[in-house]
Amino acid sequence: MAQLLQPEKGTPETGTTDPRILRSRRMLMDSLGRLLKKKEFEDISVQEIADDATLNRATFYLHYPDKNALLQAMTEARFRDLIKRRAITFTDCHGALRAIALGVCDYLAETTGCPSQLARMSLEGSIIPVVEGMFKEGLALHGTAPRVDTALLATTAAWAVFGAARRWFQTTNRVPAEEMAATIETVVSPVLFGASQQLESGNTEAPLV
Amino acid sequence: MAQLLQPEKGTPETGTTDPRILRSRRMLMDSLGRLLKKKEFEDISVQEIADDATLNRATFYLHYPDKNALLQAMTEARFRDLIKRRAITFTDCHGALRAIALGVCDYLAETTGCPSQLARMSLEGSIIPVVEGMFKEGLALHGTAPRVDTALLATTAAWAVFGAARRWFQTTNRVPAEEMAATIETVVSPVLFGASQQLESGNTEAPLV
DNA sequence: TTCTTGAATCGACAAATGTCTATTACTAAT
DNA sequence: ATTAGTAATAGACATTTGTCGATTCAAGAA
Repeated sequence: MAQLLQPEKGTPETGTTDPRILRSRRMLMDSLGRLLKKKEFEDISVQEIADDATLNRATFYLHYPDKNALLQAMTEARFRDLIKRRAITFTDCHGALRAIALGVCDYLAETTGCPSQLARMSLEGSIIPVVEGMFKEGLALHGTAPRVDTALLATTAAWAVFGAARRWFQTTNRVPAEEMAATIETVVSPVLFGASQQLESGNTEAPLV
Repeated sequence: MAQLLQPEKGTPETGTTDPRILRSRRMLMDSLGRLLKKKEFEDISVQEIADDATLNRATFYLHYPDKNALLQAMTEARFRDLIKRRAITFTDCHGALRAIALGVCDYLAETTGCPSQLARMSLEGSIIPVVEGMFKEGLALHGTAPRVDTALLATTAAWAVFGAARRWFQTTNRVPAEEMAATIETVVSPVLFGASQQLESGNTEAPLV
């Protein structure tokens, strides 16, 4: 048992094997998810979360520095799970970009739609890094001599995709997520794949959001 | 005196004329700015801010729902001020994009460099909308038939620019801001101006970050 | 000037936060 | 089975938070 409980303050280590730690964190995330269906995030206290999780309040602080860190962790875990379920292949880069965009749209629509809060959250901090990592992976496989630093492209594209998806989500009378994903692809793809070949995968109709 | 004090909860109305309100808000922002040079944001209490501003703590809550809202407001005000000082002309669109990118880089470097905090903040929520508004203005002047919704392009580009600038700022051994701004321009410009004419303004050397 | 409106102050309050120090319970290895 | 290490619990603590009602003060209009 040589586990540091909080190796990086505020960013709980996921590489733990101790079942007690996994269990506590899972229960805390689940409880927050449950409570978010009933109340606004701001109206939920750490005590409530701990109670719902049948854990002591001090245990909460053993894992997360505050409420926001838990929300962050929960969001990241859920998003990771969603994109893992739909295994995204990088055989077709444009298709991968569209699939990722769709994933972000779907995630926003499905999880933050509960009572309609957490739109103003620092979701940015949890789902953007995941998207960024996927782009980085994709660009590495692509293996073309990059115009600029690959990591910068990945970051930029990730923020662009998230910003666009977020805007779509906050819109009333949303267009279908698939359509939005296609639009995002056409707008963002030149960032990732130079400004050379776009419109290769058959979406020639002008996408108007 | 018919001023609603908080027309939108959490987003203090800027259209007030009452000198008392302006004065209080200015003093609170100034105090937060001062305190941020000494301590981390998390370690500053509302009481401290109010004391420094020689205002009652209750007065604080009359204007902002919490600390974060004040930080948000302060950030937005400062960034607005910075980009107003360097009047950005939209005669040359690519130049404008580069100038905006430079503005974001400079802002991050100059204001969040104090003791090095507020990097993890929801700055996103205050400076991205400003950038977005500038892009929207520029695209309106440009007046070309857009491939997609102009507002979406503005949002996407704003997030892309901010994300890239933020990454640059968090990097150790930063390249000069001007160089970064040029890189951001080449990466983001196809988002705004279709993927047709880039490299028109003489930056033909390959920018490597 | 006088009067009205509402911003700012003051004191007080319950609730929540974040941090301790034991103490207990359970995991993993010997 | 015993043991060492650490997660979880329990209770307590000083602070901070957000809100309230009552009061004072000042800006703008008559």
